[in-house]
Amino acid sequence: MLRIAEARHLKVFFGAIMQDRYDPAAVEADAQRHWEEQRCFEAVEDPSRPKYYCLSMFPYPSGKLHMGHVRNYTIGDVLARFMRMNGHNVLQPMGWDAFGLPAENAAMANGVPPARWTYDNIAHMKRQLKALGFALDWRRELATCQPEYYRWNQWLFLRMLEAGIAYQKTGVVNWDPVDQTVLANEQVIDGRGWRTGALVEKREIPMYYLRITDFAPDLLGALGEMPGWPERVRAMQANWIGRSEGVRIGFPYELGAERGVLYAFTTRADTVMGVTFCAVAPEHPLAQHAALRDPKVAAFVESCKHGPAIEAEIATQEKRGIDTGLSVRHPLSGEPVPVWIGNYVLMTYGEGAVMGVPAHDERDFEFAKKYGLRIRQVISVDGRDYSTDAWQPWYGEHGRCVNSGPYDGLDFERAIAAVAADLAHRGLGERQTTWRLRDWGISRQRYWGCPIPIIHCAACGAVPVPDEQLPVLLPEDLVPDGSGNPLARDARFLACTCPKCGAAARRETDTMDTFVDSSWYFLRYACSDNASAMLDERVRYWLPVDQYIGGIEHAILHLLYARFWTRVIKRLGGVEFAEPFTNLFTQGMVLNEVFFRKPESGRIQYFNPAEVELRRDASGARQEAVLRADGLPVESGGVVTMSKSKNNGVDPQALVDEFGADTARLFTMFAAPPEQTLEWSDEGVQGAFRFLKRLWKAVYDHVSAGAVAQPPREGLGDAARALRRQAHQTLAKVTDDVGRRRTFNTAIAAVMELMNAVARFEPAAAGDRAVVQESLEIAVLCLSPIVPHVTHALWRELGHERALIDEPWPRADEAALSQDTIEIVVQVNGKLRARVAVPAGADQEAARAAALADPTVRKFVGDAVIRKVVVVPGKLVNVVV
RNA sequence: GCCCUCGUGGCGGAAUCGGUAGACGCAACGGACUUAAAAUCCGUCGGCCACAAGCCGUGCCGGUUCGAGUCCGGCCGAGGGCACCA
Repeated sequence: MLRIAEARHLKVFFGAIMQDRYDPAAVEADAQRHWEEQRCFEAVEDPSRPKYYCLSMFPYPSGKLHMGHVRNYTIGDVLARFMRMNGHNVLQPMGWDAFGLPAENAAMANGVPPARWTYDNIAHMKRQLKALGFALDWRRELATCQPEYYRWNQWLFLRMLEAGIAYQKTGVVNWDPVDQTVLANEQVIDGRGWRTGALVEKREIPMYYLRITDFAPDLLGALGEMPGWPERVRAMQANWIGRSEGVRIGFPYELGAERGVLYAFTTRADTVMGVTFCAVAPEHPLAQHAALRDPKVAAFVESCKHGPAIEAEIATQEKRGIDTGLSVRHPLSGEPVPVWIGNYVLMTYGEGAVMGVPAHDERDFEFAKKYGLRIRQVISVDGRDYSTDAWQPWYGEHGRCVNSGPYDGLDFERAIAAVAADLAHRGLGERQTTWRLRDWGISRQRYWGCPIPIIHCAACGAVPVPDEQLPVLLPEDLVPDGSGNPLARDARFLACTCPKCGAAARRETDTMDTFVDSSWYFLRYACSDNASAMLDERVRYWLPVDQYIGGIEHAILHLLYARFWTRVIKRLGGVEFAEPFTNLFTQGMVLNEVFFRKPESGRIQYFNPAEVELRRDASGARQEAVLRADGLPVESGGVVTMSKSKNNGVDPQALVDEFGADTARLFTMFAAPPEQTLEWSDEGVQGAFRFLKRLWKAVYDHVSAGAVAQPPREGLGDAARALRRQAHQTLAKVTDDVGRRRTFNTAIAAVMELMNAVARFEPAAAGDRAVVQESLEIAVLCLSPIVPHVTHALWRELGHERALIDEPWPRADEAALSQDTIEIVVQVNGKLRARVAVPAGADQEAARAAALADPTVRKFVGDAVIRKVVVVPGKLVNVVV
């Protein structure tokens, strides 16, 4: 302990006396320099220590960090630092989801190649991440637009082709006829191209698909064994995969000399005797066949191509149909059944055809009423009366079969079993499980993405690029102009020779969906420096990811694709596990209030909340909001997600510049539990900053009074013992809140309470200052994962030579937690009436006696007979009269 | 339409396994310091009541329990996901 005193003396000697003012800029630069010089966050494989792979979803390099990033990465950083202090070998990497459409849009706007824009953004955002002090291993940084990364997309794609997991078929895209280009769904606005305003067409082109549907049963089944994932996310994925059990039913037909069977999937095979028509999708072969015979049918099929592109609009568009004039035979009754084309029938689900049972399906009912088709009741429920006048909800319920010949009287389950058996006997159907999930089309007619490694040869067709020719390099100097994919006009890129026959050939210009890039990057962090293999043995050490943190908006696509790719790699022998993320944490979004004015004519004008002043009444309630510039009122549009369009964003950089990274980190962790939405509050930021200033001052005041040599000893006074107890209670609570509950807000609140107690405590006796020293050390250690810079500085000031980053997480001292007497509350008939002090070890009888002796309790009990006394040891007594 | 969350002071939120409702912070109000402002410090802060005592109070109605913000049933409201899925 003398060493501490000496060290302090030396510091004084060299003039490095503690600043009385908290200066975040200096403190943060110093701490970051230390971590950098000591290479604190470079993770090295070490089988002797438990590993902890802590991963936050990597950002798209859009230009600068937004508040959502700050929140996401702070949560990850708190966990990484906490686990590190708890003895884990922590890996926390970072990279860039660097391909994608925004780069092409920026390129068009500025005339700069997407590569240049992307790399500039990465450089800027990397500086911002460093300024926030995240404990990242930057040696493992990767960007998905680098050939060193995307070559393995191409390599694995070729393996998938070999394994039959990747395949080619025609797919429907949104086609802009003016720009001669394919549009992403979000580029189609009200059925028109976003740039040209031209009516968008649906066009069929050859595309590559990944057979994710092969993995659907496993992707769904495994959800039941993922306790580390939020229930909500698992429910959303299950919903998306959409398993549906039913029966495939065949309707035989003859078209001239050709005999065929029209198959339809149904979950209501019990209603099969109520079929009065069949409806097929406009793209169905039978519809195509009918269109050749009848120009009116052809016109109808053509009109369906111009339907809306957005799924929500498809769902609400009017049901339309046309009779093909063809008919099929009912597989069980043999009756003829007319075939219609319906714009509500999806080619991509089931068989692209439905059996029409108007009596018991609401859509079929509506369709039949519109086109005058027969409605035949075949299900009865509780003997209720059926009428074809209007649809009633019970028509769709399960019941017993009627008017169904051999099936009459059967309930839902039995009827389906009987129908399936009869169909199987005739070779016209069987039980079938259908999935909502479709195969993943990965072809994008875009420039800024990973080239699909295929060569088109006039003689040999589509030929895979040989492994030794990988990567297929994407030229980085092209500037798209909106009229199609610039790769398709780039002779250097296009020209190649066929690997099979050696003839001149043409390179595939489609690129991969950017979701491919993000489906395996978490594996690559383990070995991002390996130039000769996609993965190596280090993956075995680090993976799977112990904790994944990201936004709920990725609950379905990204997380499902990542689970799928991991399974593919497992099947191909690359990894041994199927689930990439053991624990998933979905953080809430960052919200802010929206302020606007709506002129009588013209567009709504949005004002940033920083330009708006809130006026309050004497009780503190909001009166009105006015614009600072002119003092006139503005309207509030409520509290919503921060966005550019609503002008309600807060720039993290401005926050860091004014208050420092620690204040930004503290506020985002304190304002709300991390899973819930976080409402922005400038006053709240001030409050966080104020707390750090108070923390600094508390340490300053303590240190200025001289060094404390000895640890807290026996013989402390009541007040000192109480403070010491609270310090250790706080430590225990923070350990649980951060380590188990992940409620950083309550952990911070507990430390605030401790600091309030320290401020109230007046050291008097000899050992008192040692208790203050210990309390401050506990506060600093507890806060260090959240505000690592200021605590780094304060730890030094408290006399420690070893840097805070290397300190182990402390354990609460059981002796400090013990107390002689405890307070228990006393209820009479469940209502709080008194508090009494009892010895800590008091038994139930003693607690009961103490409660009944209390004068207030006696007053409330009065002359009544005590019927029962409930005693909760150490907590509460309830007297029931 | 189906599925999933969530409703607690003026505000963000706390109450972890059914046991003290409102921790912590913000705002507001009163005071100290200051020529003044900022910063800082002290105090008040769910409602009724002059105070105390007491009563009421966690969206609404009911239930279970000695005891319900917490569990169960029904309703109302907000948010999110899926959505012509046969």
